[in-house]
Amino acid sequence: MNDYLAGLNQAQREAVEATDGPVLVLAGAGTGKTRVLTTRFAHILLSGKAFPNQILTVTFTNKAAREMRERVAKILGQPVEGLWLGTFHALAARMLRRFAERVGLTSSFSILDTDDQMRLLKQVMETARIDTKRWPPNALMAQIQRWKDKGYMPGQIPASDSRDFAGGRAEALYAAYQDRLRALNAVDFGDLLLLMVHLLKTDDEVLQTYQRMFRYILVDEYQDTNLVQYYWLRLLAQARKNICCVGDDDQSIYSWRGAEIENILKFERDFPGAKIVRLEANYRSSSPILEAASHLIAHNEGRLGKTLHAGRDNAAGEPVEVMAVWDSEEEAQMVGKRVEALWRSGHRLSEIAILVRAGFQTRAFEDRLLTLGIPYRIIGGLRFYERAEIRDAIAYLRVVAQPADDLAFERIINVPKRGAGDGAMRTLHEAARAASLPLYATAEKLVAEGGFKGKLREAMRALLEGFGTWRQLAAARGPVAALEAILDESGYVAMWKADKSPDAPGRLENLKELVRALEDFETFPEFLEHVALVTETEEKAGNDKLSMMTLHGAKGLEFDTVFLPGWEEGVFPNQRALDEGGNKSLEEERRLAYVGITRARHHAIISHAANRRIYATWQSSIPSRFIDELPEEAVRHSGSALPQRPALGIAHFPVQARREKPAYVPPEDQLPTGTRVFHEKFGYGRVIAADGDKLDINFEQSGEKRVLSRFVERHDN
DNA sequence: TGCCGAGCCGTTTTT
DNA sequence: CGGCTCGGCA
Repeated sequence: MNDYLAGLNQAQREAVEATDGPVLVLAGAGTGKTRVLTTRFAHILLSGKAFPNQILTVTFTNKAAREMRERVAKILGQPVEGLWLGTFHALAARMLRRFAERVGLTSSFSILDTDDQMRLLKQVMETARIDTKRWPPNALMAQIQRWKDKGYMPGQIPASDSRDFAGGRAEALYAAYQDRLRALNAVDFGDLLLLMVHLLKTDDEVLQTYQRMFRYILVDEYQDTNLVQYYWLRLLAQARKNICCVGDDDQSIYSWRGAEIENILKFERDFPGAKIVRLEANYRSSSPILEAASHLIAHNEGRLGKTLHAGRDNAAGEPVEVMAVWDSEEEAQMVGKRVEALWRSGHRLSEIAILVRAGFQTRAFEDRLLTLGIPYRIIGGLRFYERAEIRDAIAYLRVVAQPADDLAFERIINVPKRGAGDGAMRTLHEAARAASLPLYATAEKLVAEGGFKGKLREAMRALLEGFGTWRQLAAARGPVAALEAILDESGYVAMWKADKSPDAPGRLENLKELVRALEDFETFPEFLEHVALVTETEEKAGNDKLSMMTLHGAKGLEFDTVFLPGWEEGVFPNQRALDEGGNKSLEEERRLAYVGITRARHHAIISHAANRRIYATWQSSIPSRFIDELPEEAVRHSGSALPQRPALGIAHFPVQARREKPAYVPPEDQLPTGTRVFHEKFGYGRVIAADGDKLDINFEQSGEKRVLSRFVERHDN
């Protein structure tokens, strides 16, 4: 009757229609998880069980939230207003703003970024006279975050929890850090959930408000929830128990940042009578890929157990390829070659991905793709709002919006250089403490009273005057005009214009982009909330590029062809994971391998090198144990470093396996001008002139170079 | 104060 | 190898 239910399979339909009571949907990779979630949302609305604002829908990333919003709108045929659909953090922030006074904040509290958090903690430690050489602040930060992930406020840390940091002072430092946050009317990411859980637990009115409001709760990626998120959900769901969590224990890869795979494993115990629905029909990948992934993941012990099978009719396909190469250089060459061949045969680059275990692995591929002239994009790395120039500009805005924002003021007081170094900052801090004033007000006072000398005083006077003007401008002509004036009059843009480093133009470009981004917002607070909670910017779609990213970054994505390089012991599974976390970590690495393979629709090409350069040194390596865990019948072996005789009983090819140099073709006596050639290092180019065995070549990627003719291959096409 | 060079260290990352 | 921090020096 309702066509939105039409295309669902039996299990999906079950998951959608079981609206009441607790439901756990175990959704294997590519089994239509998002579809179930969005259809379920629509189903609850269309069957009249709740209004849009009575459904709480939680995701981990803004991207997932955006996608769900769009898909729900599509099913309903119109966008819906007033949804409680967003990330854990965005939703918790929204709740916390409403009840902020009850935890000693005002509703306009700011959300600190990681930079600010670190600086604040460092200050706290310095005040407590902790030797920050011996006790690194980032270690304490990590500890505090772990505590927050578990829902511990200062004073609630169980004795069993390690706290030998700084001679047992970790908890006291945590408390001091929280005090500083409160004094600044600020929270960090962890607080959004921690404080909300605290409120829900201790304030019955708050609890009642939200329990009454949310008739239905939907949770995405449940295997990634940490304890505090779990408490938050449980408190909200307690009254009605209409909670539906969707997740895949086999794709739990974030334990190192607090995710508790236990949450999904014990769902039935937490919510007695829970209905469990397994989605096992995979609509993404070919059978060999599914077989390989299933066989691999079956080596894990702690799992609920599901078996993927092909849901498509035409799921036959190529076996998963395992390519053995001599070294990491050859690996990059081979992958480059394969990509090039695919590209030439009409395969879109945006349907190809190279997925690595760790960031450093991308470099070799980048070099190679650059040489070959293959466009690529690296996903991950610094996001827009994390770039220094963007943070600086935003810090100016924060000071405009809230002069008492010490962290923001401190960030930009000497950017561009105004002569405020360590000495001046110490003076400022001391004066601020003595007068119990924010830094900004203290600076005003010092300027007026002659506390700053000479050039510094002049610069400070100009800066503070500037802020006065910008504040008026913001009120009169809006944030965009204010930002433009700030960037210009503060000397910030001039600073980058004077900078002759190669990335300066890009930074100026980013600043322009920031002005454009600001245009979408009507008020400063709105924009600052966006900046704090949405760290990505909308991807400019369009050009056809290959994607390179870490396996973690690839979760939730899919491609026709996926390259999985570096499957060697020590790299993948990662040595540190092995050393530190034992079998638990090994299983998580295996899940990561599972995630990697299941990204591929048609082709998965795993590779491993016998020798790898890690930083400065060459190391010989053996193939990853995960390769042995693939089912032979779904795999095809290839590569230059294949074992000479697989039947010798040696599990892995010997390290001495020789690299077959690509057949050396002596060039014709003389290459005519205009001949297209290929050079290992410089890529493609055309001969401009020849002089004996020396050729002048105009390379497509690296410009004109003189090279020896024996290093180029003729490449007519 | 601010620049430069020596030395160190080196998973995975969202909000 | 390369990016970042810290300490010494101008």
